[in-house]
Amino acid sequence: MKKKKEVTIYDLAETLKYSPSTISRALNNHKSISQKATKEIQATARKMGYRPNSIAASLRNKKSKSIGIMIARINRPFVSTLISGIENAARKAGHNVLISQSNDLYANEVSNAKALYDSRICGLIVSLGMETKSTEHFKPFLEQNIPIVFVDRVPEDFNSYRVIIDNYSAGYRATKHLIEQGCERIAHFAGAQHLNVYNLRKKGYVDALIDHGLKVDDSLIIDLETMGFEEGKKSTKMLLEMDNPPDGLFSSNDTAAVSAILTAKEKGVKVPEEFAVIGFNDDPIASIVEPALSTVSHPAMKMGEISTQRILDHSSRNLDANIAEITMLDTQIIVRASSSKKSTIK
Amino acid sequence: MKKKKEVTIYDLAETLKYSPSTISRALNNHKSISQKATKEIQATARKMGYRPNSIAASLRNKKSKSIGIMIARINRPFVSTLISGIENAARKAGHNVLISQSNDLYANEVSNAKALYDSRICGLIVSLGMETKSTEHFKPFLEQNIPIVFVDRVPEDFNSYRVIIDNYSAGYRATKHLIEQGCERIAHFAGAQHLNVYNLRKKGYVDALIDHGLKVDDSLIIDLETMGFEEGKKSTKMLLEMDNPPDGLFSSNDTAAVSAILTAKEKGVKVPEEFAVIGFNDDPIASIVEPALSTVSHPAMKMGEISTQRILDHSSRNLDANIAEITMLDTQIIVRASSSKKSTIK
DNA sequence: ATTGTTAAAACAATCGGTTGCATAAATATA
DNA sequence: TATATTTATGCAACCGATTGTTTTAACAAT
Repeated sequence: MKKKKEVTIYDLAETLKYSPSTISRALNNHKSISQKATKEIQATARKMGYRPNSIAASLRNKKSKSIGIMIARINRPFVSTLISGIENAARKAGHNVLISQSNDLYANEVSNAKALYDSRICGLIVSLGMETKSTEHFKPFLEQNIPIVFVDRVPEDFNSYRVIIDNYSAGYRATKHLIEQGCERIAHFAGAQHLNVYNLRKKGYVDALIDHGLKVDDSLIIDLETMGFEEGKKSTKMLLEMDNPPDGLFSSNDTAAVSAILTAKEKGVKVPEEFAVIGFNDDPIASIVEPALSTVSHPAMKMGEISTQRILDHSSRNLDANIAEITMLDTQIIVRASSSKKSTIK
Repeated sequence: MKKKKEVTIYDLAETLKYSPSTISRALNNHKSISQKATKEIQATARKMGYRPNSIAASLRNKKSKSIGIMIARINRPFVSTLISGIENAARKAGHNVLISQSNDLYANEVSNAKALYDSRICGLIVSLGMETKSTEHFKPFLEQNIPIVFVDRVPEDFNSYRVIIDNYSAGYRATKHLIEQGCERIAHFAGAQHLNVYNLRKKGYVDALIDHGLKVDDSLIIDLETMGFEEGKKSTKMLLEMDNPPDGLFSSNDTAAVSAILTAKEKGVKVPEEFAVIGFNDDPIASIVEPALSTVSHPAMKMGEISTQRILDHSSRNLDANIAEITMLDTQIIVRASSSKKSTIK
């Protein structure tokens, strides 16, 4: 239980007969300290096992080198890859990453925001939860000029960095792809419509239908609450049991799309011949299901890296957190068997 | 760019004509402060938008309320679920979670350990990377009595908390299951053998064979480096092209197991009739592949929660970090179609 | 009125770095 | 030699909370 005494710059100062300020500067390679002293001090620091106390530095600097993350759930392929990208970029720049998940509960999002604020993070990366409609809890960050980067699920009305994909275009292209494969009655699994990602995908879907002379049938558009497996299954059954069932489906995520494929197969409906499916996200399950799921791929890792970069740039260039800067990244339609009615790809 | 002035306990002290110490104690509900003062101070703190600076508190207390995580890669189903469990438990206890990933590089693991140490985390949760053979870099934590919890991939020779599953038993039971299904020549995809998880699973596999009177054939045991998809594919081809091919496979992870199923099907080998497969982890792909993959499930979320609990208990009960305490959790054999030669489950 | 007891609040040191300014020493310039 | 300039280092305040040790005030007991 007895701890080894930690070595501080004061210990180094005493040992080396320098003042603490000189020690501090030498350790930070400050130019006003002589080569000789710097070398000597750093060598002794290493020898004595000195380790900087970044808490002390943070207090003095009124800013930590920690980037906060707020997401709904960590264990989702997209999210964990996003975090991975953030972590890689942050670590490379000598920053730490603090994570928090809301489990899709608004109350948690609010309290997590407070906890991260109290930790005096130097920047915040957020992907909104299902329940979030207000953004009040993010204001305190801006008041301290702490940059916020919204990723993927971003709010409509909040002036800050955004790193997103073009959901409208992706929805449009995914739907167009089905049309090009010969689908004429395309259903859509839409997510919660107050979330812009789902909202825009649906818009893209609708416009693609219209542009190609297809009718928009509201009974084919289903706003799934959670976009989960069971929900997808139930809705697929419902769709396929219609008098005039759809011959295609654009699902706003892969989980529901996969459940649709499996459900269709169970019911003896041929995918893609009778029911072509395209999903969204390119989760690992997409390439495993049979027929393999066509989908829209997100550059998740890159989105994480860019988000981190925004925060680092913000700090180093001393920018104003109230200025929005939007980065929109490309998505890719990945064509696999589940939608390939014409060509026999894969 | 101008920031709003932050409210500190000194501001509260001045406003309310109390000393900073009284403010501090009142905010922490210290009993030696009168009800009246406590109520008044807390109300004013709220009104003035006071937010505690946990960095300052950490400095003074010589300990932060942050739990550090070191893992190889975040975006793996098991790992992200583990982290999710850690985060939930930590947050509930008012702690933050700092993550770091090594990307399976030893050098990163070492530097991440330093970064977390410098952040004066109050505890560390580690799952070792592929390359890690030395544990020198963890010593500084113990010297400061900072508890380390090794999870899943644990070192052999390090005296600290461990939260693990019984890999030997799991390997044994998985293999036994295949034997009970009628397999007589069972192959094994083993991972890097210096990692105890893979090592023990293999031992369980070998012992199950022996106990059931089956021959252990070294040519059927393949130590895959990364346990990845391509690697699994290649090895499966090799196995199935043998003169005397195996009729079963126990893979130490699901990725390789799924690749084996797909490869077998490609080659026209019937799963499970001619080639029964069981994996490990119960990743989402396991239930999607066809036939669905039998596997061994890990209580990942729970492992995260327990690991966190160890750290919290350690701090609150002021224990000695040098004393090992092992928690071994149950695994479950999940029987699905890929191994069901006899019964027709699912 | 004196002393003892308790409750409530203040004092002041502390945690470990950082940094503007002052100072000292060394070198250059007149 | 005196003064200006440059280089290197030290001084001391500061960041914002926490806490052991007084101090003060209020009340009770003698």
